[in-house]
Amino acid sequence: MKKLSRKFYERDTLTVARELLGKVLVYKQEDRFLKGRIVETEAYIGAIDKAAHCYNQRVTKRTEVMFGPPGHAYVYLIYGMYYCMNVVTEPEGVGAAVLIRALEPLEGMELMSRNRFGKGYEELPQKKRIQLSNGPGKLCMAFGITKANNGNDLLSDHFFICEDEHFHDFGIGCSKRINVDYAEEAKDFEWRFFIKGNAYVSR
DNA sequence: TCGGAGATGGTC
DNA sequence: ACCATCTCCGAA
Repeated sequence: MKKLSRKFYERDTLTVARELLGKVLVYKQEDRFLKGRIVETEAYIGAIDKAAHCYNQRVTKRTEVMFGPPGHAYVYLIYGMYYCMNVVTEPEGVGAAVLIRALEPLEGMELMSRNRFGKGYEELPQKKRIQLSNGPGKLCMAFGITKANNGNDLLSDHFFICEDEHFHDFGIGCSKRINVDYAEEAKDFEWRFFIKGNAYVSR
């Protein structure tokens, strides 16, 4: 399980969004590992994308991380209640990121279950197990990712994304992004990517 | 199984 | 006023 390099994130955002599929998000807290396979992503590219928080070179307190060096986490509060986690892409100075929309839980499901539902994984019916991390707000809740993680370097030793060299034989689907109807022409960009047939893809 | 409404607070 | 979401509840 090799950690993704800075160069991986520094590339074109659509390429990174596609290539993040199948990779594994790792978050070590205390002595426990939380791991989940990335099965759904969305690209946000400030230069041409009215759905992006950083559209039109809008550098604010919130969006400055998107313009920073690649391979860092951009975490923001949505609807006053939930967090969404992005990975910053492209060279420093370019505003862009990839939203992590869904994970397939691989390790640490007991803690994820506690974080999400306040009870043990063994107690969860199959339906709830699927719902641990099959959405951008859900996966942050499961992993305990909050605004405190905004700006975190994903090349650190406790929060990173790595390859899974034995997992490569899968199909990739794409579609319009979710809940960006306000974004005029950008709402029709097919910048959502997912692993075909994976049970943990949202909706 | 589906759709609508409410929760809730930072941003601009 | 808006929002890159989720859960609950009632109707079918």
